[in-house]
Amino acid sequence: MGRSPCCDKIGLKKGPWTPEEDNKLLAYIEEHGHGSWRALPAKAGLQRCGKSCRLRWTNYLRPDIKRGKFSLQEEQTIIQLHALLGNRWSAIATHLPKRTDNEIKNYWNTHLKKRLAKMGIDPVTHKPKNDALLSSDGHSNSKNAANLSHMAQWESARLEAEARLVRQSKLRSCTSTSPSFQPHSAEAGGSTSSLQLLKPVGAPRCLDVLKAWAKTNETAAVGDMESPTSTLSSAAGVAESSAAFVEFPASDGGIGKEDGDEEWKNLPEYRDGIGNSIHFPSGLQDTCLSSEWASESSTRNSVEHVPCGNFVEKFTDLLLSTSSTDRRFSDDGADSDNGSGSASDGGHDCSTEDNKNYWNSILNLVNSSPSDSPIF
DNA sequence: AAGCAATCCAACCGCCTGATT
DNA sequence: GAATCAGGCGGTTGGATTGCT
Repeated sequence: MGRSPCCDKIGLKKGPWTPEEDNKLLAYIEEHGHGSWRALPAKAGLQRCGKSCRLRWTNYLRPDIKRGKFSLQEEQTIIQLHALLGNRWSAIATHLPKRTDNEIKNYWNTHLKKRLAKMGIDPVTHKPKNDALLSSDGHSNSKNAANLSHMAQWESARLEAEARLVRQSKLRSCTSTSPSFQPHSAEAGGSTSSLQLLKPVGAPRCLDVLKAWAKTNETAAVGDMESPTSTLSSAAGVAESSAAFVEFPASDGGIGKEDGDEEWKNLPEYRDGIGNSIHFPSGLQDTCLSSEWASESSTRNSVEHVPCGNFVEKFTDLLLSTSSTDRRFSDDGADSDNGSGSASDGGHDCSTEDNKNYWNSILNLVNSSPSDSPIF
């Protein structure tokens, strides 16, 4: 029955890796490839379990890892993808070249999540915590949560479908690829390898849906869009909901500087329920009043036609604005801006043009990163 | 300078899925 | 079909570091 056991955990070392161990692991993989992780420790002369070796290689020793501070662009990517994917770190890592899922996860938990919390945004739901500040309609926020939940369900289904495609693709491609040393393969997780493996047979399937979103977004009028399935209709709503997104600040070199926290200060200031000041971009303030959501309330019962509101739009808008504006906000918690960034400064309307810009950015992101990444 | 608290992050753990026997 | 393994993923932990009093 099954495979014969090849590894017991008796006497295996745990804890931090020593330079000697690192060297052994590196030398072995460079010469032989990792092959079977379970068999690797014995062959490499390491008193570690294969899992530990794999993690050490994947998260630290791999030569194509970029370490150090996250750039503003990377922060934005994480935030945007987290808004879409949730805690699917490996999927997020797919779109961040040279970053590991573990590093992204840590960075989220130690930096970005706290930053969101300070801003009054629930980092789990990406929902503003203080409803009164952001919406004049108490019902709209529950709608937001429902929409996000629906998005999450949709994305889960999408990822499952992608995984199936990966498996099929693997079966097709394994006959022509060597199973031995592949230093750049699959180290960022299943999704990474999936996208890579899909490349020979065309664009990654998972992106087709995103493209469909964008295409739909380009052609559809603002408002609900009919679609054959609930997921697609939700997806279209996501695209739509991103209308207020601005282009990546770093892309124009203007505010894409490493120390972008400084610009967090240049935001409209609000007070949360306990008196803490919160900065919001004017786009959020002005357009997050959920007129769309409110108008849709009469049709909420239809799962087949979920009118995704503009919450994600506001959220990502907020994050983009804030992440590119002031890192000092997160560093020292200071929010004393003296209103330097008034609500009229840098305000975003909800125009279709912005919508396109945002979604094209997302598409560029997911299209370019995996294929360009040396991880693959 | 010392003690304490907060923060960071490498590594571990448990669980899941697909493959293998 | 059941049992087991291998690999991967996300959550959590604990030691090291940094900051504050």
